[in-house]
Amino acid sequence: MQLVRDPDAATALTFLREELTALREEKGRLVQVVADCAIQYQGRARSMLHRGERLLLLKPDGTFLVHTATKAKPVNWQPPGATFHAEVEDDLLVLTAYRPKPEEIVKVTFHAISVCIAVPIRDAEELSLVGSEDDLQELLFRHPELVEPGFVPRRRERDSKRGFYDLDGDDAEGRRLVVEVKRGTAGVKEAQQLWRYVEPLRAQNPDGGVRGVLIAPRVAPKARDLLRDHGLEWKELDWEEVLPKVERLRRVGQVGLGTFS
Amino acid sequence: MQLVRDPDAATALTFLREELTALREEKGRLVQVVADCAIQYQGRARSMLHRGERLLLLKPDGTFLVHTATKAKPVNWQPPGATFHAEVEDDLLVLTAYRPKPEEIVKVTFHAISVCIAVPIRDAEELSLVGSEDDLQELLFRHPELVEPGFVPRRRERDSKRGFYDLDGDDAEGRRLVVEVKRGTAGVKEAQQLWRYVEPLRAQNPDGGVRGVLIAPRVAPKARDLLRDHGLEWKELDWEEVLPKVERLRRVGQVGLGTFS
DNA sequence: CGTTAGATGTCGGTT
DNA sequence: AACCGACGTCTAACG
Repeated sequence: MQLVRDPDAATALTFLREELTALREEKGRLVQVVADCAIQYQGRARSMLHRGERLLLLKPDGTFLVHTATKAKPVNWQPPGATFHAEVEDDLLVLTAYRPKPEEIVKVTFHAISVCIAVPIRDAEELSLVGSEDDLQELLFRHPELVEPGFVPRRRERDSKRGFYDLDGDDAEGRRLVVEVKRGTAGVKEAQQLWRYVEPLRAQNPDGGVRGVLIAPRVAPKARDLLRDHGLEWKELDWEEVLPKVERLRRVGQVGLGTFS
Repeated sequence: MQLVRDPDAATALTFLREELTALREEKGRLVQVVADCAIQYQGRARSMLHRGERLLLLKPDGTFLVHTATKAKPVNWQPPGATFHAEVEDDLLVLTAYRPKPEEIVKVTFHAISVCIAVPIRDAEELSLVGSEDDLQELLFRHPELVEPGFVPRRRERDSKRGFYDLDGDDAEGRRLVVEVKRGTAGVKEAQQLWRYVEPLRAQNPDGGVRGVLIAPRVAPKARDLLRDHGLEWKELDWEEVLPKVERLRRVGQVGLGTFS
């Protein structure tokens, strides 16, 4: 672990140059800088942040993050793929993170640096997550009675002219039934999404009585209005109740995820 | 600045307890922990992350972030509003970040801690950004000829039955014209959004010939199909060319944002 | 507080 | 590379 406290511009430059080289060579490594700095961004938009103290994170994959004392999202950033460059301009240390496509640049001008830290962080593990929409889709595919009795699913995630729909099959009376699944509250947007899939099917097959069902733990009032207007249906389903079934389907890294204290 | 290297569980517990108290009292403060740890999450979904080294960030507003050596997004997190709690369980230090609504918990079990750091970061500045959709909307409101010659905008961001639309006015021939503005490529979703606004207006006013135009730097092929099908229009507009005008409208913190090296 | 829509969204999958 | 949709999205604005 490398650590420098209150370095001047020259010292910090040396530190950064060394660590940036190390970053490029070693994957599991992380550079943290706490500093009083000003930040400019130019790319898809443009921004300016006047002097203040922030935490900067530089990752070996070219990720750059600037965090303040509040909020979950960084105030400035660069996604993976950026290249870092450090130099001294007018006695001030300047760090740039450049991303070629789309062409974007974040430029940090340092006024005072509290601390620079570089640490190796080795991590071979991948996050395993249960409860995504894909899990719910699979659950409904395997337990179609949760959609409605007699539902026979045919396909999952098929490309249609206007996008993808989650589930596609036939109801008890042989009518085509398109299902849109949402893990959270479904709003107008989601209702519209279902309509987008059903509309062309009905146009194609005017006598077929194509049905569309939106399944979510909650469907917002305006979404219901839209569904009604277009002859679509919805069903509220509490995933909490069905999640245990999902977990039985796909064990999370062989480790149960029961309630923990 | 507080710093502890390679603390044992008891030392780290003391450090964390002290710093968590300080966090609650002092707004501009940040705690960083680099550690080998396992992480469980339970809430809207559930996740499990096996032992590995990560960087943890604890912010005074109750934000919690867990970063690995790659990616811009934290592998686990808690948005502002969480409360932290540290204790020792079975000789292992455990940190929890609890969020009441929705009820979610992130639980970190430490196996080895490389370093704990707590720093004050004072930052009174706010980010000023140019190039948001709102900026573009304002630009078109003030320069309606960019939409089309003869366009007279009436309102911005009005609530309609089915949501908000960006601009609303009359074209050269007195027909109602609804404009949807996008800062990036417009896809099917955005085309559908425009249709959502125009559809009820046309139903309300069948003879009015209500027009809808989607304005974006680029409109995807499928989006064009949908627009054509519904008698809607689009116009591709390069914001790069018009951004200078936006900046003239709203100076970014009184500081020009010209191209910088 | 719920609802809505934007975001420099980021990210992963598929054509 | 472009396109598309999910995300534990987060976040601000508004009723």
